[in-house]
Amino acid sequence: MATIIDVAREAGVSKSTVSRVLNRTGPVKAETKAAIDAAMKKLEYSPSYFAQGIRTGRTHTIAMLVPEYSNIFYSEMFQGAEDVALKNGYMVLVCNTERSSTSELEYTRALIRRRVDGIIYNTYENNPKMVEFLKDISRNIPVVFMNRVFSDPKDFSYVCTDGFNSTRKAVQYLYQRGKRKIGYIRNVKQIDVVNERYEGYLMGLKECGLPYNEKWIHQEECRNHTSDYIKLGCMAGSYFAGLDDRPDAVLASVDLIALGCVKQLKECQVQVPRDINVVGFDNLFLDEIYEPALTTIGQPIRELGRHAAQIIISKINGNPVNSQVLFDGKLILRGTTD
Amino acid sequence: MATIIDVAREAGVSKSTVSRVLNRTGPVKAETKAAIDAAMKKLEYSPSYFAQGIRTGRTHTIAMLVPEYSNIFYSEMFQGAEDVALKNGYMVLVCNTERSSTSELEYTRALIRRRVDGIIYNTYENNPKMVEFLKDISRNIPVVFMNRVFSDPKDFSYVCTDGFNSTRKAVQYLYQRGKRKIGYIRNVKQIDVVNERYEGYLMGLKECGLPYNEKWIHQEECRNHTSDYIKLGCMAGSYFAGLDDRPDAVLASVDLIALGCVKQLKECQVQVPRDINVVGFDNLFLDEIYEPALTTIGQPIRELGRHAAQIIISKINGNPVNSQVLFDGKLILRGTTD
DNA sequence: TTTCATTTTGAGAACGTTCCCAACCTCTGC
DNA sequence: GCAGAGGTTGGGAACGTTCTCAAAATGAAA
Repeated sequence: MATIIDVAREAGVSKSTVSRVLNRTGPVKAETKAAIDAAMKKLEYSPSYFAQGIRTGRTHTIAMLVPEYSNIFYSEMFQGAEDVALKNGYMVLVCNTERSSTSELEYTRALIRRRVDGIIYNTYENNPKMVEFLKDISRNIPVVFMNRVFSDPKDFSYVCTDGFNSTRKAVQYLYQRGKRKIGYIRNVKQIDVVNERYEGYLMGLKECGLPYNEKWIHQEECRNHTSDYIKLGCMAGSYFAGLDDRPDAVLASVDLIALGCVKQLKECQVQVPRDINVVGFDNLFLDEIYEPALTTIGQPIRELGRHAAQIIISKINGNPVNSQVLFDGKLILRGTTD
Repeated sequence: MATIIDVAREAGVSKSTVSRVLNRTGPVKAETKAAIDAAMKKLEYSPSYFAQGIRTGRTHTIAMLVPEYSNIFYSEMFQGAEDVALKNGYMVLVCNTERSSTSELEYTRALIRRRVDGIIYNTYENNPKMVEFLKDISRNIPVVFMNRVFSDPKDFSYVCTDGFNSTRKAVQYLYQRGKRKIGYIRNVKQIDVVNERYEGYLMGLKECGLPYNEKWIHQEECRNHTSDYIKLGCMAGSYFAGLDDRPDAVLASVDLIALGCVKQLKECQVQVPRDINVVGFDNLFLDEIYEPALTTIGQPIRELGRHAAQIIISKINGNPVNSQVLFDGKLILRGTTD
């Protein structure tokens, strides 16, 4: 593999001059530049990533930690981020943190060792120790969080969908459509962003003057995996199907849960939407191909990814302020509501 | 960030000795090692990826080119590859090639510049020029292909599912179950591995003494995207539903097509499996949650990824022989066949 | 022609490692 | 006590860049 010295020799100049045309730093006579360009082409020269990195400290690589690859939610988000990243000359390295409880820390260390330029966290661990650790990290390298809010926003940059208000509004919509027995299904892991949706549900009930009824709420612990979400939805479906006094509408904290629920309700001969309306949250492409297609509160998933990348690139370029972006969720009406 | 020299100073030794304990190369007295370990810990030392790379030429990074992230097929494959890679101290960089027709080449160049240790190609471009390019690449850096076969196998390493024989057998199964009018749906892009499945279908017909009937075959161009596959399936569903003389069973070259087809058949009041049996190919996790669950020819997706990673790591470690691995597809009976 | 400013170029240090080679210790056996 | 062997350590070159600084070339003005 040709080095900058080979190119310099080929063009009959010094490596400094080659470096100058490479980085457009400092003036170079037109004909010299031409000779160097020719030499680079001839030798198929491409500068060593290492050698550049060791000098500049830049890798032009952004890492993105996600809890699960095969969750289409993250792959869509990733695409948004990558789109912006590539346009700015960065590559995105995805890392799956769900392998073990400590993998978030392990990955972070590995990424720092690789000197990535920035890290996008799509993770939910929120015990005080972890938050302290993250705060520490974000003092040293550019960091953006997704789908996560913090009690002290000024310390962090994040990008998120407003789960509270969009769920609140969805409840109001169902109320307007005549539903009076509105239930909820949720995974009760300590994920702030998902809890906020639940809070929005409660607020929605309150605003509509509807009573809180424990029977219509199905909640359970759930790992952050596609199949586990679906299973949780199925269990909720069975549960609701077996009730004497069923809810007439149910919101789920996540689309996959809603899909599992619909599947199970159908299997138990409970008609959707005739007997129960179901509303999800996320707007995965899956929702559309399901039978019936799922009504959901849509997150601008790709946009979330794009924004995260934008923020992190701006941070890499030296912008010191943390920014917090909150997107509106949009109710998308499909076949599971009437 | 602490360097090896800081550690050496802290421990009162030379950088050579630190390097020795770092890489377990050469003997070091136990107490010296202890002092160095302590110093490394104290200074939170982590060796610079660049500096190591510039000396050793190794990045401990494997790249994987996929045509589409959000296709769960690839994310599952990726997980298999990453699993093996991580265990061997490698990270996997995914790259989406579907952005433009030339992105495969562009990415390859970018990856070479990054000095990745190896590339896993999940791509289908098979014009002679591209094949020549790939052959050239694979002479210079370790390369493995997935879901792709070559006419001259000795030049390449690849990992693939045997689409020909598994489809053949699926046809035989349908025949045994009494089906006599077996159709096929396919995307007709020049993808060898998908064409092989079709060839297997034809061979299956022949072996069962069934006639080839053009009417029962729906084929169309299709981009390599989840939603396009589904759309193609839907169109096929409409087509078959509208036929006077319908097939009694249909195989699809890809699960997503099969799913779209089932969806559309149901919408046209054609019952699955009562009126038409449907068989897919891949075994995505989606198949199971669909209503009815999809019968399919299962690829060992994760295993494919694992094997690809294994092969490439062995190549990185100096193994010069190309290996070709062909997995059997397994017919998985679910709700769309009776 | 000389002087001075400006443009263009090159020499060489630095980045943080690895690795070769030589030097230094510490034994053992005589 | 000494030679020699073997274990242990350090010095310094090398990897391929970037970047500072100074030198050389050019050109304009006096």
